[in-house]
Parts: sequence; C-alpha cells; structure tokens
Amino acid sequence: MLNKATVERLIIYNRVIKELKAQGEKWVTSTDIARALSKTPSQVRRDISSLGRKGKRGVGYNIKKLINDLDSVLGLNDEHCVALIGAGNLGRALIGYPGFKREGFICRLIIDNDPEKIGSKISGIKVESSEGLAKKVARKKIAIAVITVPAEAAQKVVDSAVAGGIKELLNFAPVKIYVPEGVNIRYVDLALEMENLAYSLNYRKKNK
Amino acid sequence: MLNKATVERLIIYNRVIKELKAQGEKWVTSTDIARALSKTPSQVRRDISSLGRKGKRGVGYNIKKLINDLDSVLGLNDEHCVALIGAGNLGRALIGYPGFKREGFICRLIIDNDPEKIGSKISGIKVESSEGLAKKVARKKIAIAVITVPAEAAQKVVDSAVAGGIKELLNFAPVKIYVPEGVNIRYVDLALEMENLAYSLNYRKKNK
DNA sequence: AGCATATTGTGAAATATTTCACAAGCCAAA
DNA sequence: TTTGGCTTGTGAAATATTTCACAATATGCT
Ligand SMILES: NC(=O)c1ccc[n+]([C@@H]2O[C@H](COP(=O)([O-])OP(=O)(O)OC[C@H]3O[C@@H](n4cnc5c(N)ncnc54)[C@H](O)[C@@H]3O)[C@@H](O)[C@H]2O)c1
Ligand SMILES: NC(=O)c1ccc[n+]([C@@H]2O[C@H](COP(=O)([O-])OP(=O)(O)OC[C@H]3O[C@@H](n4cnc5c(N)ncnc54)[C@H](O)[C@@H]3O)[C@@H](O)[C@H]2O)c1
Repeated sequence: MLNKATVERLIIYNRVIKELKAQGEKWVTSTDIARALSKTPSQVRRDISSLGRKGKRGVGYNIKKLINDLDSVLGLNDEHCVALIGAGNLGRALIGYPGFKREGFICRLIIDNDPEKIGSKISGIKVESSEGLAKKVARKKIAIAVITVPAEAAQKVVDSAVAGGIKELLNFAPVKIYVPEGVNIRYVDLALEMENLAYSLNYRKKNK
Repeated sequence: MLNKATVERLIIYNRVIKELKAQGEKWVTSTDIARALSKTPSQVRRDISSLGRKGKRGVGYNIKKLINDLDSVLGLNDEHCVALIGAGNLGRALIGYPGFKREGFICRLIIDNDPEKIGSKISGIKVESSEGLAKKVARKKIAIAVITVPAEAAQKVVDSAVAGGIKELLNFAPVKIYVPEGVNIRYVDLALEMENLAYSLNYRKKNK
C-alpha cells in the first residue's frame, strides 16, 4: 500500500501526463512533471519508482507505458459503480458533474429519503428510498459510496451502506464517521477548507 | 505559522469541543478529544500546546478558554467576506449552504460570465459579470475567493481576483493554478478523491 | 495532611517523508 | 567509437511529524 500522499501525487502526475500525451508528447522527464506541479524532480522520481516502473536514463519516462502503469496501480482501468446517498443540493451537483463519468465513475444508485424526491429521476437515474439500503447496494454490487446527507443522518446511512458491501466512502457530512476495519472513508470538509483560509488570513494580519 | 496538518486538526478539535460545550461540559481532556477523532492523546496535547494555551494537570482543558484561543488563532472571531466566482452547479450548491454563514463566511460577491445569469439573484445576492473583476473585489475589500469556474477559465479569474486583493483561495477547478508569493491557494479536487478510493479498492482486490 | 489517581507538557526516541548527491546508463553528434 | 550532456534510481542525509514516557502537578478522599 503506497502512502496517502504518494497516491495523491501519482493521481496528479497521471493527469498531467495524459495532458501531455494528448498534445502528442511521447516522453516526459521528472523535471517536466515537477515543474508542472511545483514539486521537486527528486520527489517525482521517488514516487514513480515506487510503482516499479523504470524510466530511461538520459531520456525520461515513456508516456504511454507510464500512464498504463499509473492506471493499473490506481485502479482506473475499469469503470467503478458508485452509489450517491443524499440527493440534495450538493449531491445533485456531484451527480451532474461530467468529470466523474469521464474518469470512469458511474452512478448506479441514488438514495434519498425525501418523499418528494423518491421516484423522480436525476440525470436519468431513479431516486430510491433509503429503506433496505444495504440490500439495494448489495444487489448492484456497488463498492463505492458518496455521502451527502445531513450530518445527523450520516453515520446511519454509512452503517447500512457498509452492511451492503460498500468498501470505499467519500463523506461530505461534517462529522466523524466510524467504519469497521477494512473499510476506507475519506472526508471532504468544505467548512474546514474555509477555516484553513481564515487561519492563514488571520496569521498574515497578526504577523505584519 | 503552524503546520498545515496541525491547523486541520485544531479546526476539528474546535468543532468537537464546541459540541461538548453545547452539551454543558466545562472541561475536556486530551484523551476525550483524541477518542472522538481517533487520534492519540499525545498528538492532541502537542497540537494544543502549540497554541501556548496551558491546560490543568490532572484535570484537562477549560473548554471556554480553549475555544477562545482556538477561535482567536484560527481567525474565527470575526466574519469573513467571500467572493464566489462561477455560479454553476457546484457554486450554487456552495452559496446555498447554511453551514458557511454559520461559521462566519458571508458571500458578498457572485461572479459569472453567463449572460443568462448576470443580473439574476442567488440567495439574495446579485450575480455580476466578470468584467472588472479586480475592481469589484477591491471595492468590497474581499480577501477570500471560492473558484468554481471551468478549468480553462480558472487561472484567468484567479489572476484578476488576486489583482483585486484576494489573498486566500479555495479552488475546485481540477487544474494547477499559479499564484504570486504571499497568496494562498487550496485545492478541493473531487475527482482526485474518487481516484483515491479507486486506488484503495484496487489495492484491496489485488492483495487478497 | 498524606495518599491515590488523573492528566498535562515536553524532552527524547521513533517514524515518516523529502531532498541531496552522484554513480550508472542512454543518446546524439562528431 | 568516443565524448559530452542529460536523466534516472537510490543510498544516505536532512527534515518533519508522531509517539513514548515520565516528571510535574491538580484534585479528591480519608
Ligand atoms: N451544499 C454544500 O455546499 C455543502 C458544503 C459543505 C458541506 N455540506 C454537507 O453535505 C451534506 C449535504 O449538503 P446539502 O447542501 O446537499 O444538503 P441538502 O439538505 O440539500 O441535502 C441533503 C439530502 O439528504 C436527504 N436525506 C436526509 N436524511 C436522509 C437519510 N437518512 N437517507 C437518505 N437521504 C437523506 C435529504 O432528503 C436531502 O435531499 C450535508 O452534510 C452538508 O453539511 C454541503
Ligand atoms: N459539479 C461538481 O460536482 C464538480 C465536481 C468536481 C469538480 N468540479 C469543478 O468545479 C468547477 C465548476 O463545476 P460546475 O459543475 O459548477 O460547472 P458549471 O459549468 O455548472 O459552472 C461553471 C460556471 O462558471 C461560469 N463561468 C465560466 N467561465 C467563466 C468566467 N471566465 N468568469 C466567470 N464565470 C465563468 C459559467 O457560466 C458557469 O455558470 C469546474 O471546474 C469543475 O471541473 C465540479
């Protein structure tokens, strides 16, 4: 298991390199990648070498092979079915985002417990109630869920989702969620991001 | 300047402690906080001691004083004006989110260059064109901007925003943005989050 | 007051991550 | 085929971050 920071960088390298490939490039050096991302070439090499891939000294990395390896390690070769739990403002913005589909993430299940929404369609997918959530997830063999319900409801829907076989979660609710061993949950906490900015602004103000 | 990871944790401690305060608690120990967040008590103490605040041995931290210090260090005592640039699906979901206002972030300027949107109101705020963006930002003395325009437009609007005095940015466009020294930009990259999940799922699949 | 128990604050150790620095290898041009 | 200019891969050094471990001290009970 590569460490978290390395994976995040590899994902970005992959994007940058795909861009270069689209522009017709065949080779890329650690310095090129580093420049595009304001990292050190040394870090880029260290990260790439953790894939096992070997570049060519004096030349750099073969873009096609490198992308292959990255996609394979990052699990981007096949599509992933995703469940969206909570079809509110944020959830709907996410479902409609074409970028996800482009990267291979297909929404196969939308859950909401608002009677007004249940039965309606969003981006062509029927909104289903949270009744029997675990079974619904299990039936479709979905492993990834995006959680966009209010904080109070989050732990509960996660528990059902996990019971149904969800292994990977992306949680937007601003609350700590407990998941069993072997289940991975990531947090996107937009208020935390804003507060980080506030800290930085405040620090600046105080120190000059 | 506290390191990034410490600030992120402090923000979360602050939240947890405010919760406890609302429940009537007066004191909290590093162990309590650590348990709520699955961290070590030692880390919590180290983080809090970086504020300069002193707890009471044998007892813990006085919640009221600790929140005071946290709010003061994190810059949460006064409100912050925010500009939202790009009033599309994601931008509108963010503007409407009551959590931001609750945490003291007030949207004072909405920018979009879609003629259909310019002049209309979102959450009571008029949408303005991106013409003269720098001046608009400067006139309202806004220091924080949230970027939710398409990737292609992002660098350009950021340049204008920074020219107008923006110092802190939260960028949702999946593209590396260059900002001058002294300006802080954070990225929220939702596709990256999904790809992280894909990596983890893939790793699991391959290694068992 | 004395004792038992709890919890902080912090050097020092342990880990983790990043960067340095350079031998080794590749390529093109002469 | 030799030379010079690049660039990789990677030990080792440098940094950064986290955890350990325990003296210092607060509180409550007898
Ligand atoms: N909108 C934002 O910009 C934003 C920003 C930061 C954080 N968040 C967080 O993201 C989450 C969603 O935000 P939102 O703005 O979309 O809220 P929202 O109220 O618009 O949407 C929440 C949706 O979840 C549904 N829901 C509630 N309980 C449910 C349950 N038990 N099972 C299934 N569905 C349920 C509701 O019917 C609603 O449709 C919240 O936790 C919020 O704090 C949102
Ligand atoms: N919606 C999502 O869930 C999601 C997820 C991940 C990333 N993103 C990223 O967030 C950004 C916004 O996404 P979205 O779904 O809201 O897109 P969107 O197309 O709905 O909205 C973009 C808005 O920006 C406006 N705009 C374009 N150029 C502009 C300019 N130069 N100045 C001012 N306004 C301009 C458009 O008129 C539009 O209203 C994109 O970069 C997208 O890649 C969105």
